[in-house]
Amino acid sequence: MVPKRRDDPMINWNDFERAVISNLNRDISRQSNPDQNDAIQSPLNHSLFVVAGPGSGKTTVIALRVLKLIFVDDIDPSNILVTTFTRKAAAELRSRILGWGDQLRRAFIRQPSYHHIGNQLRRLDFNRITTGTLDSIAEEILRDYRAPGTPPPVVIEDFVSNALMIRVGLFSHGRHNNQDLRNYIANLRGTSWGLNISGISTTLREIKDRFYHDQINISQFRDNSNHPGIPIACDAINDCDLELQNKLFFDFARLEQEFLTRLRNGTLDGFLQDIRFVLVDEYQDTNLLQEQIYFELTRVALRNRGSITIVGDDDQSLYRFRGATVDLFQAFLPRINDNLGIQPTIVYLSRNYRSTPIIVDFCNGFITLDTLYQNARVQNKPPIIPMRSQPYTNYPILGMFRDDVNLLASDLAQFIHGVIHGGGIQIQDPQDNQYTISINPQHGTPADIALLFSSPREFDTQGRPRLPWLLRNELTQLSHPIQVFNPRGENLEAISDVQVLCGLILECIDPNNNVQNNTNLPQVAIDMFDTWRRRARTYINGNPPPTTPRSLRQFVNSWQSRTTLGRRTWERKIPLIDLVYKSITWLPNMQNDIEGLVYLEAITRTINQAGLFGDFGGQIIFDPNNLRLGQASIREALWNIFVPIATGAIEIDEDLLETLSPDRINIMSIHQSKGLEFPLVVVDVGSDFRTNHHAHAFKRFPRNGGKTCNMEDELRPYSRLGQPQRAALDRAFDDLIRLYFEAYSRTQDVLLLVGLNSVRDRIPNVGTGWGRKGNWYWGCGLHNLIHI
DNA sequence: GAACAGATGGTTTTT
DNA sequence: CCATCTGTTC
Repeated sequence: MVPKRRDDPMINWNDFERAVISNLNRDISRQSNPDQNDAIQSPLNHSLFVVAGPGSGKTTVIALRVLKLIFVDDIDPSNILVTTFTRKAAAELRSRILGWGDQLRRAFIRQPSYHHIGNQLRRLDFNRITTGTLDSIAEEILRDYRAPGTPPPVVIEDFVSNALMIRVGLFSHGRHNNQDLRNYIANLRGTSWGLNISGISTTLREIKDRFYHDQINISQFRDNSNHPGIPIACDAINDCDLELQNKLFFDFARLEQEFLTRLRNGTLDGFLQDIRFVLVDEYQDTNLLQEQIYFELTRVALRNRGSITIVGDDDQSLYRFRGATVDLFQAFLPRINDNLGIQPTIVYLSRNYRSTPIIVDFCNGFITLDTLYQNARVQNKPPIIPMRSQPYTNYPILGMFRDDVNLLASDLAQFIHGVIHGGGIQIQDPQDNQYTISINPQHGTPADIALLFSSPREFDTQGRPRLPWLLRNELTQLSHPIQVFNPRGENLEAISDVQVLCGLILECIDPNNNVQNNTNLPQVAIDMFDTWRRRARTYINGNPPPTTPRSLRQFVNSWQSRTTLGRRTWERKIPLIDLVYKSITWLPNMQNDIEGLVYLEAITRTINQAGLFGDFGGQIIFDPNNLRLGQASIREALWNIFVPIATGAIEIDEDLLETLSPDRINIMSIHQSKGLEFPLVVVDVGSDFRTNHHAHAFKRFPRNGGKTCNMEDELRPYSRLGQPQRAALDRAFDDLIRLYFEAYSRTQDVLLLVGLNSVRDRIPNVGTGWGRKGNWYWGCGLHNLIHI
């Protein structure tokens, strides 16, 4: 056996390429796929700037470049760091790297020419590749590399940081009543309608996040302020931040800031010495803070003789509201050259392996419709080229428009039913070509269908049902019911089991609403509490099993009177979490049903998080000599746990739900569909737009930049980024074009646009081919679609 | 085409 | 609660 020299290839590139083609079924050969081949094969110390259109296989490129570094360049997996934007994409990327890595390893072990490195191959540990979202990686690194004796960082949920802003930033200095602050916040939001304390807090936290994301010079902003509300806003934010610092709490923005600070001050060198390759997916949604983090990581990678690879598509930048600055992607080459003195190679991936030629045409057409959008794009960007290799039918683009949303829901349900169970839907185009749309009889499932909405909420703010709810309703009433999967559509507080459980707990800890009635709670929360309690009392009256050794009624009575059923006296302190776990004895769904467990997890998580910042740590006190103490502990539980649940501030962990529903139709926001693809995609382009009303113009044909752009214009002068190049209104239009482009390009085979007839005939909507100047390229009646 | 009465619908997206 | 849209009337 010949000892291997460092930097010798472990696996020959040609063998690697051949193994990928034959074992992974991905043709990355130079002649059939030159762009991907370039990006994957490029030498290890070459940095890459990959501009990748939809469906061009960017995840494939990242995964295979990582594996090429390991197999061909003999790089240790622990030297590689890969990030993407969403948790879902991160999980997918990781599993693909691990899966493919293992397949390739086995292929090479079988080859006689590599027998001599068999043990080396077997020892490869792909798990040591660092993958995740930037936030999850930051959290992990800050936990693992903290100074001795310091506690790990506590990452708080949204509702906790909101509660802290309200308490520390607003109430404690009476700022919630300050008229200057209110005016300033109302100006930013563009309306003073419905501006309550919680709304002020939400906007303040958005400003706070922007301080971090855009790396704002806060004192300059404060000193130059041209509005008396600005210093007050800055003080509220500062107080809130100090509180977070004192308690070692981190929200996402502070987590990233802390990570950057420590990358720079040398306290993470233990982690950095291993970093040699940085790969970033979805770079178009990066903000300045994240860019600085990536540049710091790259600085180290270059020192370790490695490189950076970034992948993205400016046409798919959707997160301006979260600080994403697409200019950072578009100006990546000059920016990284200024910062680190390197010149990455630019690679365009424009071959689309996902969609039919008609879909690709449609997307190309859509993204080039609006002339004023073209100078917001990466210059000289090639159009997407259809290259789908699996067999397909070239279906026309469909439209379904109806007079009202109820009819739309029922006709859409009929359509879906026909596609799944009814033997297919017949379509005819103007050339009299016949098509049948039907689910793949061998391995098709309802999960092949996705319904994309700007919001998946099932009810509007007035509680009226929206298309997602109406459709769910219609689909489950069919002769052959079809299940939908819409974890973000329904709020936790409205779910039946949650209502009963919360009601039981309220009845136990606070019988006869004693504390509730003597506490100044928001009316919406009180109404919800009363609903829950009613549900719980009905449930108790039903005398659910088990009835031995004690019934639910006996259990609740014992809590209400704070007397034990045995001889012992009532405990002085009982963690609320114990009460929850005892209560679910009578709620079988919360023990066995996976969905029930997900809801239970959301409730216990809320209790745990609330315990972080209250005085009673999530415990209910009973002190016969000091009844006020007990009342205070109940009041705290009402405020910190049940108000957030009742007002919809708690999110369920949908990752947990995902695994259980492979056979349901997906209802999701366009944002959630990022990076995914489906054979049949239904995009809602206007089930909410009956009139040309100003209140929802921002969702279809904006009249001003809106809150996000106001905030950008307000703060960017105090950032190194400077004032945005494009006007606020143009940015709002750009973003809508990107949103619908993203939605349409998820499609593999069939795309159906749905909405109200008003949208087909007159309501301006970027999604239905209106230019920002008011010209309607697609034209009244949307005759570019086949209407069904 | 002005003037008015009555209707309309409320910012969405998430690590 | 109220700015803006829509339809009706002169």
